Amino acid sequence: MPTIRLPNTPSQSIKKRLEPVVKAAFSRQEFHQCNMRDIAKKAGVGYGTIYKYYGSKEKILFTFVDEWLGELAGRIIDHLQGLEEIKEKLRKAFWVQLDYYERNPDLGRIILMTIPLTTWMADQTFVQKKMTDTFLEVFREGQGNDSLNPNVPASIMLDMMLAMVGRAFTMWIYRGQKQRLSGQANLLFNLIWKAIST
Amino acid sequence: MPTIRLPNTPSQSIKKRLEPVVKAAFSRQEFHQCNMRDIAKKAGVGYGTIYKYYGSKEKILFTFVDEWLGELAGRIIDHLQGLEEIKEKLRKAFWVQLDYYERNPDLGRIILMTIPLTTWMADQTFVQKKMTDTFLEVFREGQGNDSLNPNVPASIMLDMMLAMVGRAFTMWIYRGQKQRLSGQANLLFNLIWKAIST
Amino acid sequence: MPTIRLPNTPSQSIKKRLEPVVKAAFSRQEFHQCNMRDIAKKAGVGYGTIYKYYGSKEKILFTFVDEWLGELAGRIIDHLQGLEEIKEKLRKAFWVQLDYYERNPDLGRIILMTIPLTTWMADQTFVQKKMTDTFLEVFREGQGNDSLNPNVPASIMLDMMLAMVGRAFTMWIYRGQKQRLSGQANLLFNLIWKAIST
Amino acid sequence: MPTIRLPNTPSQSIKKRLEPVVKAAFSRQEFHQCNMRDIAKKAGVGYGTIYKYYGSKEKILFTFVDEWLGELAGRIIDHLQGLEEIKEKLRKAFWVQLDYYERNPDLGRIILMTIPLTTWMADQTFVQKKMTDTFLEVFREGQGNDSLNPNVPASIMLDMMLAMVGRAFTMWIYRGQKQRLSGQANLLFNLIWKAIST
DNA sequence: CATGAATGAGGTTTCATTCAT
DNA sequence: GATGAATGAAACCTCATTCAT
Repeated sequence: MPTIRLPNTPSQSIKKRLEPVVKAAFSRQEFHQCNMRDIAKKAGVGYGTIYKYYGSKEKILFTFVDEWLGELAGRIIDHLQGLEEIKEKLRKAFWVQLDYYERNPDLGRIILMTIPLTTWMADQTFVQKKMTDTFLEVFREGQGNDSLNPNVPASIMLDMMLAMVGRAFTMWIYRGQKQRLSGQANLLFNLIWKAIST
Repeated sequence: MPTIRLPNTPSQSIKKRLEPVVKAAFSRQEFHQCNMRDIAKKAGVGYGTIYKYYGSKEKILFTFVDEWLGELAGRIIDHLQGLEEIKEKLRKAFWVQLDYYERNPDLGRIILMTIPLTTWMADQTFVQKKMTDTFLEVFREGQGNDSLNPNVPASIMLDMMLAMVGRAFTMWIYRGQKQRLSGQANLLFNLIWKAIST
Repeated sequence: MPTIRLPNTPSQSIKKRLEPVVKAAFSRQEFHQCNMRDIAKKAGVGYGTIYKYYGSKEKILFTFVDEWLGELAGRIIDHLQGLEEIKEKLRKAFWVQLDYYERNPDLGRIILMTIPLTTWMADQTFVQKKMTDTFLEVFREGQGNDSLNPNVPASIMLDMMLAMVGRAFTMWIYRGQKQRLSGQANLLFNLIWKAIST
Repeated sequence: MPTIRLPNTPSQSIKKRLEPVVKAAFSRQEFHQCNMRDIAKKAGVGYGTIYKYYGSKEKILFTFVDEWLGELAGRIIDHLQGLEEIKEKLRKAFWVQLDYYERNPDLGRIILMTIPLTTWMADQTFVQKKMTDTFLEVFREGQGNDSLNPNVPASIMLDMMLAMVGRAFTMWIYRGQKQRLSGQANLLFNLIWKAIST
């Protein structure tokens, strides 16, 4: 069964060649210091081809980021299966993120450190509906069964979780990745839990 | 009494003309969409003059960011005067930040949204010793008098505060600045306090 | 049959668009008053393209000068065909130069007046081997058959011819191009001939 | 008796400090590669002062060139004293020039090689009335007493002399100044004499 | 009067993006 | 469809020249 491809959608082959190059490039340098010439050359894809499918430097990055975050969301959903307790669900969700970024520091650098938020927020990929919805659902469930503070908007709980993931990763990088990032998961999560639980 | 000026340091007059233009430019657009010729022209400062004193586009931005953050740190320290309770000190410090960014959203955009962390972390101004030290001192004081959890490193408490400030501002912008940012100060601070207090 | 092009060599199309613009620009103004941005715009050639192929303002000028002088050399050689007498050969060669510059005063201005000798002598195109060799051969032939003074080095005869061409052109321009430059050919050549013949 | 100074005329002190610096600078490099900063700094004269008295980079050079050529003219006139024969007068005048440039190669480089003729010709200092008149007078004297060809305009005789001086100097530099420039005086002058004498 | 900080035009370089093949 | 040569905007850098002190 041949893969169905939307018009103006890159072939699997092109994506496969581009992804590692994009990941390496944007994780190592500033957004505006990564140049398309190197990316095109290293990926073995012509300029025109890239621009045809992605449209701009920004778009190529955001498109891959969207995929990577989709993968992370899937992983979180996967890990939540079979857990009953809200606290354990959230702890797991928090841990999965730290673990994912620890094992994919390139992605972490790109998503949490090199993308200028102003640009990204203007792009539709910023929303990350899948991940957002997953979290909000759990928060609301927790508020429904009285384990989470009903006076705190779920969106703020989400903000706190994501903010802590981002900050934890960033400082882990800044301080030289000496210890395991996921090793901080429990300490940090317990703080968050105290903040948002009843 | 003429102002003393270090060699290769811009005069007050130049700084004064440049500051509002730099602030406006970098808060409205992506870093690489701001162009130096326009900035020079709008500020009424010679092109060569800017490069003589600041050396690069990045440097001019970071130099001002450093000043702005220094001002914020000064403001925090100022507001802590006369407060006795750790909780009130931290609440005030948190509020001052939200209030400052609310009244200077341009600065907030630049500091928290347009400068990619990777670039900024490479710059020495990232450390912000004055602000960092102020906070750490309060945290340690709180741990000393048993009002703050002694098992949580002060650095992590700092991370949590700053992460929440950043996220709160970012989402405030994203959601259209409909309500007052400082209006969220108490709600958010109370969460943080629950997390870190004994 | 596609034209063969060396790597990093401009296409014929680019050269063709650039040549008249370069000729006009450098003949009308001082070297440092010609600006590359205007040249690129007037020629309809991208700014980056020029720098890719020519490397610098000096280089683009010298590259064309070299071609123009090559053309002049070719023309001289062409006109010598079929002439037997040394005197007639030299007279013709002298006349061809005055005639060429008279009909291409722009080239004359550039080659003989705007390029400072110091710069040009440092460039390899200064040698003009083709033209030099052509002349030296005729001089030596003349010395061999006793029509030219054997005690005068051929290089000095060459110097005299070229010096007179340059001076004649320069003063023709200075005095306002009132009469035909080639009209002076016989008068001037007869002087030279008296000087160098036996 | 204090020196009388015209308004907007540099003081002797300023001229004295500038002259050697200007000479060294313009003889070593291209006109547009000599920069005013170095000249001002090395001469110990402020920018403003230079511009007040000379007006532009071109003017400062041409002003000194005019003086130097005036000195050369004076020297020629001086050497002509007591000579009777036209041939000896011209031979001497030719020799004085080669000798002068040989002993002041910096001046030679500037006057004969680095000044772009186009600019210089637009400047009034180009005319060099004193030197021109001296030569023309001798040529006319020679034509009057039948030693010089009356059918050759004196201006053309002048052109030939000056052209040969220029070319001889230029090639002497180009070929590495191996032998004495004035050593060529007789050989070259004899050619010129053959050309213009009856 | 003299000075040098400031100005701004333009050379050079580096890309993101377009377009002819 | 795919390609990379060409484009042009803008950073960076170096002056000649002006002007406030």
